[in-house]
Amino acid sequence: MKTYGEYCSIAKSLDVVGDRWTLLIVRELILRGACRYTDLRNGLPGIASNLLADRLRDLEAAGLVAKEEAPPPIATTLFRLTSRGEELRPVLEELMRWGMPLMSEEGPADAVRSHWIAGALELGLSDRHPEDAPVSLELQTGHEPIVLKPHDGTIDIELGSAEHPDAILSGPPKAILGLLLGFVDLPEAEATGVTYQGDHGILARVVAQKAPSAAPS
Amino acid sequence: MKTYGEYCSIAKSLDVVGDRWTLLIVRELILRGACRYTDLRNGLPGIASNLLADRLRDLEAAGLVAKEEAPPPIATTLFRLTSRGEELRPVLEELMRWGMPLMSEEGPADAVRSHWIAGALELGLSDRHPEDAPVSLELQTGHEPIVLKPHDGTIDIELGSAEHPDAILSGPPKAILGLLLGFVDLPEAEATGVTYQGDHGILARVVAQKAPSAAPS
DNA sequence: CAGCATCCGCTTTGATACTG
DNA sequence: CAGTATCAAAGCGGATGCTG
Repeated sequence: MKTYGEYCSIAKSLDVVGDRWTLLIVRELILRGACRYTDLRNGLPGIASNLLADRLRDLEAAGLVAKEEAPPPIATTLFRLTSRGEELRPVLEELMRWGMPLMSEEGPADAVRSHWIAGALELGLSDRHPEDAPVSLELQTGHEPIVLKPHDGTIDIELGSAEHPDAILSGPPKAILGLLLGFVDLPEAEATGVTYQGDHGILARVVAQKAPSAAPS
Repeated sequence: MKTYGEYCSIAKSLDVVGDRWTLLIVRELILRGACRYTDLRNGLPGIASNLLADRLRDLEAAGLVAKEEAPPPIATTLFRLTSRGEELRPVLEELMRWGMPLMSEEGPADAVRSHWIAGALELGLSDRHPEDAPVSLELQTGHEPIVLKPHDGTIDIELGSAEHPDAILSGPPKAILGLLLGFVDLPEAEATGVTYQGDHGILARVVAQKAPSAAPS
């Protein structure tokens, strides 16, 4: 990117991360940790291979990403955020918060990845009954399941299947998100394709309070 | 901008504000309030006229900016942020914070505007002697003076000259910022072109404590 | 003068194919 | 797996011209 040539902190930030795709690459590395080239490619549907290579070079030169030759058993190169790269997390969190209302528009051809959904939930959910015993709730949406484990006031969110989930919620991503973020109730969500099996108390434990300006419909 | 086509809050945000210049236009409107086309152009040195018009149209269509026909005495159109646009403030603040360390690199040809400097100071300074009487400190740097008025624990920051400043600090932007943000002391700053007239207590009252990861040199 | 629209050369991006 | 090579299309930067 051509520099803006302004003595302004915001402009200088954008000189580094303002290129198309750049912040999304950082998002992938923040949400998923160290990634292989192929993993990044999969998490950035539509990116041209040469652009990904270019951006990774730029990010490395700027000191936000480091290449790492993985040890013998794996034998592949990993891309990992440096601490300077990690410091972009608050920026991405605010962008994510700002964009929440836009999640009510699921473009018909939008790609879906479960770790994006998990990231949104991490920002919006908390364990509303800290004193209850830990349970696990499996979400079946996106390209792989997500497990929510509310305990002691926080919710651990992991990708993958739970072995014995206490409840299962499945359906299209937009409906799931609308339900969990508290903008539609269960009957409404069921009308848009959601099914729920399990104790209703578990669902009530994780569903967010209706908050201002974060409204998937 | 072509949409990323991802069902992700960050990607959807960038679909709206990820274009070149877009966030800098929002920055201008946040730092300066409602602006005329010409004011924006002046605050965005280097932008092509057609691009500014394009971006303003896009921002209006996205509901972040509203055009407003100013009343009779002025007779010009003003561009103003909507509330949805204002909500980008936290995003810009985090970007600004992240970019602070980059302010130590003042490119030789970087454009300077005093309201950018003022924005950075607003994020980094506080009144360290709340019980002292209000005073005013004039900064002579950038394209117009800035007045700092510490009082009751906060610092009001305004553009323009003070009528009777209690102290005057002048010099190149980078040196001024380095001094005020606490990364060099007065003797060092003086070696890089800063001059200070006034009670040293006034300066000590506003200078920030050395903080991690925000270091103009 | 304020607020654009048009034109043109250049750079960046996107899509696909190919390679160590 | 981790890229490079190629090329068409889109976007950008700069200059200029138009309209109230």
